[in-house]
Amino acid sequence: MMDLFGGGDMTGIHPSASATEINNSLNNRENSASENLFFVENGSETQEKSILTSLKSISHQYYLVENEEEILKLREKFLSENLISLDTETTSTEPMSAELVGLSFSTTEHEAYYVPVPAERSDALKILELFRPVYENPQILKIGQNIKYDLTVLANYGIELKGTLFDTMIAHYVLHPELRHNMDYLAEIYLNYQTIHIDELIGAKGKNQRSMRDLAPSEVYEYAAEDADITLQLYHKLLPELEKEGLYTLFHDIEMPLVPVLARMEMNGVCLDTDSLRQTSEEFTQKMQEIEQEIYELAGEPFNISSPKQVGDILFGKLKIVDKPKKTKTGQYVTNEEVLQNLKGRHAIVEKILDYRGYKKLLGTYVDALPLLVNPRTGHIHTSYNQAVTTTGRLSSSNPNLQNIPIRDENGKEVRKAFIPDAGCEFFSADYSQIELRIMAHLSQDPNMIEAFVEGHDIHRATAAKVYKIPLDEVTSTQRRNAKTANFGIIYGISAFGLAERMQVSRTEAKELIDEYFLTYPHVKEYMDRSVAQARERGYTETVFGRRCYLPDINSHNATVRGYAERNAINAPIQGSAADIIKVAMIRIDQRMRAENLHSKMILQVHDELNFSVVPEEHDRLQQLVIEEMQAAYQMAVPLIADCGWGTNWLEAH
DNA sequence: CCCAGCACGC
DNA sequence: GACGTACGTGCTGGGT
Repeated sequence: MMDLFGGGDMTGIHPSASATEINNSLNNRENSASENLFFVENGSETQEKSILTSLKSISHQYYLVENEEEILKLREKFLSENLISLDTETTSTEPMSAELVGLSFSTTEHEAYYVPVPAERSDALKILELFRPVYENPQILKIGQNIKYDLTVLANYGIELKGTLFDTMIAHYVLHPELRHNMDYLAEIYLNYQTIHIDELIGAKGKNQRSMRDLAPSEVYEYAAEDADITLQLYHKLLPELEKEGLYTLFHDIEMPLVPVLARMEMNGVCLDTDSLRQTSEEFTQKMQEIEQEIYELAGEPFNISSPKQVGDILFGKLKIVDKPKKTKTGQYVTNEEVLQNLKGRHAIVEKILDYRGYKKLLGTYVDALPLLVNPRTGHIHTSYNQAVTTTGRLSSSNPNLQNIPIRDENGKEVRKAFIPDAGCEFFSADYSQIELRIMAHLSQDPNMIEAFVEGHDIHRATAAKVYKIPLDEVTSTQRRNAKTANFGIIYGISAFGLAERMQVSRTEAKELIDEYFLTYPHVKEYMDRSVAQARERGYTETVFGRRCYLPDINSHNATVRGYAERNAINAPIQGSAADIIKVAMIRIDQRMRAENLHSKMILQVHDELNFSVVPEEHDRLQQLVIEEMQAAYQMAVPLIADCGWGTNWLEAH
């Protein structure tokens, strides 16, 4: 039909890549096969499957669409469809600083369109305005590969992507969380197709890599159109597979609705008190330099304290502060926190090295690094939440990682203090209380563990009372600490040795405690055995919402490898169910905040915790809403409790 | 450019 | 005798 578009086609131009796709490979485990052949596991053997097809060998109609008349015709065509695959070409892998270079679309397999977007923003907005009816039509299903990226870029041009979303990256993640999910890989395994590689267009990553903007549309359109086409083709493969595997509900009801929620959190970002961090930086740098000199003095020579190898050589080679130093598998001395803590009394240098490392870590990872990441346009820090990385269903956060901001260490608290609400707002933090143990109680249906939660007892104290057979109010702090360690160990599938190590008690004592633990919570033991047995039969575990975690090593003949898989079989359903539950809560909180027209913002998720920048007038309503939705997200045999706090910064509120 | 060692969070 | 509690991200050094 679309001959009038100039049949822009097969000029043998070399391909390019989209920022979206770079983003995907960053977000996922590293990249695969660019060979001509690929291999599939078949039992223990690998065998050749086939030669990959590519753009050159497959018939296709890809169009470069540049004038308004053609765009309007294209728009009418799209508006008559009930689904569309879309992609954006941009100048950056960071959606919050990316500028649009082009838009691609596909509604029919092997047919796709690329529309260049001018560099001048006002001109770009005119092009986008033409497509607004398509993007914002809620009746048209929007298909994309890592669609949160496109959603965010478009939002920064005033376009709201509406309608049901289908993200092929996340679809594959739900099907096979343990595999990679970048488009090149998916094209190979599902379509037997070799996509155009980005390096062929903009060059290998490094100093001379070009921007998508540096290329003429005629050089870009085939690459860009192919992305939209392949994404559409993947949709047609992945949708039936989700249905067949019984994973469509998890995908459709949880993962897809979460996408725009995460996008909004990322776009709002978090405000950072850079002035206080500048001060902290000066203090810490000063202290670190003093310690550095003292270390050289004690060592009798200068060396690089940031090098574990050199630290080991000084401590164990030169100063010989211990007889038989532990070594790593590479033959280097172990100098980690645990080892050094136990050697504190041997030599004054040890504590100083620990202090030096503390300052160095804080400065390098947080105090000096975070201010550089404040977006000059928004004045906020914008993390990326990754929805297709972990094997359990948790989110991860990167660029920067805001899920590992210090909280315990006294100096580290200065970093957390620097996370502040938006101007005029308050910081609100709500977190699930013992969600993983509650899930353990629910999944195991252990009457004693359920009782402890139903009665509202401190679970570690209650565990200690039962294990040590004493009244609740006679539990000592050591007993409670041991019970806490045991509770944690149970979730992770710990061994007697591991537990002994953690609690600093003999192996026999640890064994006794574990035995007593399982007598206290008999169903917990049964549940753990059942989890492992089920993983062995089916090859995977399941969360409360049916999320799978495949454990092929569960039948390994290697005891170590098998043990690892067995611990995973115990942990994955628990950690994964907690991840499912907070996702549900986030979706409902976001939905209600919008429905009730609140202006506060959800800004951070840290696995069992949600943080908000709250306008003062909404203080009470927001707290009520958040706690209510968190606690109601999933009904269990025990109450689901969320605690919360307020403050002028993250540290205070938590 | 990649890996090892280390350290921060839950 | 080795192994030794889950899941992540990021920094630095040191070898290639």
